[in-house]
Amino acid sequence: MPMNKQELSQKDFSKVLSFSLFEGLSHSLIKELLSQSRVLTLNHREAIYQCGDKTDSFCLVLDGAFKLVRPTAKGDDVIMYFATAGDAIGALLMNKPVAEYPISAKAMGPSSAISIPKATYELYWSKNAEIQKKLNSQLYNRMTVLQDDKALAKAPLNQKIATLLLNLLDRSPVKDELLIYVPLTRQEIADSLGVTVESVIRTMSEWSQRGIIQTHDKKIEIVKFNELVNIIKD
Amino acid sequence: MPMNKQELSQKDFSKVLSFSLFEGLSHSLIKELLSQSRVLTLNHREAIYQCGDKTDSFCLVLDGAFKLVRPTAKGDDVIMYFATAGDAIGALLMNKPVAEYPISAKAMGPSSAISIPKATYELYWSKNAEIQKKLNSQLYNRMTVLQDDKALAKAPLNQKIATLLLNLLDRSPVKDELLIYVPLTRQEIADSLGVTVESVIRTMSEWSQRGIIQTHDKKIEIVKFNELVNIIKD
DNA sequence: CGTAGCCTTGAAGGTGATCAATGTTTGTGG
DNA sequence: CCACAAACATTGATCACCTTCAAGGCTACG
Repeated sequence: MPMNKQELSQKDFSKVLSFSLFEGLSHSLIKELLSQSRVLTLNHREAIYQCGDKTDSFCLVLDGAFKLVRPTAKGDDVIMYFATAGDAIGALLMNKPVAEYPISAKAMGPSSAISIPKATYELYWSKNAEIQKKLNSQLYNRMTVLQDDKALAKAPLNQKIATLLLNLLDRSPVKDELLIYVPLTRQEIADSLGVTVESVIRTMSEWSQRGIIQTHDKKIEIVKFNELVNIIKD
Repeated sequence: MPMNKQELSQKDFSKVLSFSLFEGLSHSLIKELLSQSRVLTLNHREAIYQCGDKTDSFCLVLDGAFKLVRPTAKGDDVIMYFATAGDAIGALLMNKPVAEYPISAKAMGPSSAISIPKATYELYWSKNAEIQKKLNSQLYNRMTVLQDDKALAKAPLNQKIATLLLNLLDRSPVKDELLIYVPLTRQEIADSLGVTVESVIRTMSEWSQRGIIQTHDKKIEIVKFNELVNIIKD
């Protein structure tokens, strides 16, 4: 695993300050929460955690994106969540005395994350109600995503895809562009929705032809926002 | 809404002590956490919370079961979770300054729950890292259920149903019987899996004929446990 | 230049949805 | 206690949507 480990730079730290996870917390507390942590830099498709890894650390996404993936019995992958800047990966597992990662976390394009040892969690995160509450909120949001997903179970494929794209667009850091900044393959969209690549391609090809979306270098641009909204509304 | 409100009895309190949410906490702390709370007794199909209700309280399930339901645009319901004894309902919403319930919680058979005012949450739950961690664990478990669900997206219907039944069986308080103690209609199974009633019935009727399951008074008994396991394994 | 990863297209087939009708059980009020 | 309604279960026929399988093309990169 050729990922690069670095101390936390000043620049990294100022980025961290903007995370909603640390909103309203004092700088000194944040420094404690990040003690002994390291910045990991990963290339496309490299994994921070593999399914089955011991949970002796957790991560905060600093830059780029990671897909949280669970392999199924049949060999195909299911993507549980796209983690982007500010998202915690595996933080909840720290409460368990000993455990293994139930998912793999793989970089989508060049990405970086802060790795925080379990010892730091036990020392500073575990005892602090404020940060536990923040973790709660983040978890709640992620749960909402899963629930929204479930609510779409009976919806036709085009509605599922449209919803996914608009949700990801919503989480983009750049608000004035209709560009999904996470590099997404059709396969990943399929794995996230629990459908086949071919079906995704058939739907999205049609959208491309109708000028609703455009793909450049794995980044999807929503050209006709309203068309997608209409598809969702049915 | 004819639900009955009562003070917390001694018997209720001792039941609460067995909840994993309060495991290892002192009696005095638990009393604080439950201050100003009331026991609600509900009949079949009565709701503790309706979608859109103000979040000025949350609940702990004391007895029976509740389905957490979200209505979809098309009019059909989606069941997000079956909450049983010890499960918190809406606890995470207490962190938000002001919000509305995104789901309805409806009793499945005669059930009871402890209603805890938001003020109590803010006074005793919010500041306490220990109970926040417990909430985290519970939330993590519920998230795991949703993820397991998602992993089954591509599985055939019979595997989905079998998995649901075995999961519910697993949560039964009585361990030596193969009886699902939550009264379940076929419609509810369908709503939980995001499929149609007819499909559920066709599958389960076949199982009944083959003697794999039996239904008495809305309670499902797993007669041939191994058969269901085989179906899941495919 | 060859491989790896991703995208595309077509044809065939199956699973579960839809629609419609009917039976069964439970509960309620006169 | 009966009549009626409401909730739940069942069955059949038809059909759409998505999967599956198979083949081939494109682009990046060592």
